[in-house]
Amino acid sequence: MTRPAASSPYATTQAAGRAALRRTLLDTASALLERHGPESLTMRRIAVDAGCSTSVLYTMFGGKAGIAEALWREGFDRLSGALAQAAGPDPLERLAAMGRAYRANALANRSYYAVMFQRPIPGFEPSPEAYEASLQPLRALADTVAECIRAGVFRAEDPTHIAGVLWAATHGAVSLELAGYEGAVDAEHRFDDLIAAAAAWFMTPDRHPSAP
Amino acid sequence: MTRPAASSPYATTQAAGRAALRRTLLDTASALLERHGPESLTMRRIAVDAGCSTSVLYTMFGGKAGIAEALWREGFDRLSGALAQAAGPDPLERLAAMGRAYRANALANRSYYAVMFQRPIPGFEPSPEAYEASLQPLRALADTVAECIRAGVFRAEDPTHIAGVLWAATHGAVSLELAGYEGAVDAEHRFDDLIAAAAAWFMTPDRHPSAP
DNA sequence: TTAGATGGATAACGATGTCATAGCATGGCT
DNA sequence: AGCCATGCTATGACATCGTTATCCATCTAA
Repeated sequence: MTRPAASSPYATTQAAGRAALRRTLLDTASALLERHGPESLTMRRIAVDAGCSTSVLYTMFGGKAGIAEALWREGFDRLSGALAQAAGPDPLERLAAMGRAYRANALANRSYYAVMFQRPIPGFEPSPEAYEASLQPLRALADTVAECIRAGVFRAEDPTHIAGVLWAATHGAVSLELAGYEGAVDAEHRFDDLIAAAAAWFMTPDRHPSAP
Repeated sequence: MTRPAASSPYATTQAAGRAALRRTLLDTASALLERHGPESLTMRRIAVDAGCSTSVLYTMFGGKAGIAEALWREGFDRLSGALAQAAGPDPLERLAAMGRAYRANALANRSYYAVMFQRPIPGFEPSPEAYEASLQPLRALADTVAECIRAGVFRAEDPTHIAGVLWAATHGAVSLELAGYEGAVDAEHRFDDLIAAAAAWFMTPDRHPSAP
């Protein structure tokens, strides 16, 4: 194999071209996913919309599972970005903003949320690396939790554990809301209550809010 | 149409036979679902395993979505049954037992849980009646919550709302556990903590547990 | 006993994921 | 300059899926 040095200008532009192609294909797949739902995410349809043949999809992504994984990562990237933009004057406010950002992101990217937490694409199981990358939002949450502990708002427990509980609360409320299992309750009210409950559970006694 | 009176012995036995057939087909579909996952739930495969043709499945269930809906209802029936068996000396203990039963049922029926809350079967959307039936577990939860309110353990809020929050908490923790988003946390610990947090949130001040 | 109907088996149709083959361009060598 | 090797892509085929049209057996009703 006469392969040039990895950092040669030639290899660089070639890699850039491939990355651009990949980006374009993912964009059309993403548009398909968001506009017509996971059902319409078909190899042939992606190829037609992108203006190429299905072979390209297989050489670039290895198959439909590869595309699903790429979209999966993109969904978690969007989630991480949404969480990173959450701001507030103190750690607890920031944590609350992250919760609201989680819900807003899920509602604004329903199809992505489905790819991430439901499994609408048959035969797709995230790879270990993708799974590892998906824990980034949890780490962001844990960092803010740690700040809350340092600020004396939360008890000194394992921040990752607390973040996991908060994530489970957020995810549960959002998941039920997206699935439509409303019962008679207001989804937003349920969300706010559950998040407040989970946060209050870890607060130090003097910070603990009195029940409304 | 020469259809006999609805209550004739002929019609009765015929209906019984049809019900038995339907039960058998659902059992094979259920076995397939639990043993080989939702991917293997194929019209042809069900027909082969049951020893019949695919036509029967279409005349009896109308299509794959019909089978999915039947399994969906069965999943919620199992959940309702598990919740109904939860017992305890007082309402709060009963509520805690229901939470544990929910998790145990989900872990013991992962494939059913997937059918209920993920959407692994393309083109299946629960009908309004099936959706209505799926709210039974929520009602059972709300009943026990109402008992807790009467017992003075919970504040006097809308029992359905409280039940919804508890359900979201339970579902969130179980959902993350089944999806494998563990991070570094122990799933059972996370579950217990979140349920305790959600329950404590609604307790009257004098019943409120001090943080451990 | 026979006409009619009911329901299940067979096979076909369109669509899907996947892959083998072949065409084609590009780049390097003589 | 001409020719070959190499990698990429388009085409078409294959297996499988959900679904349905057609045909045939069986069974009831007269």
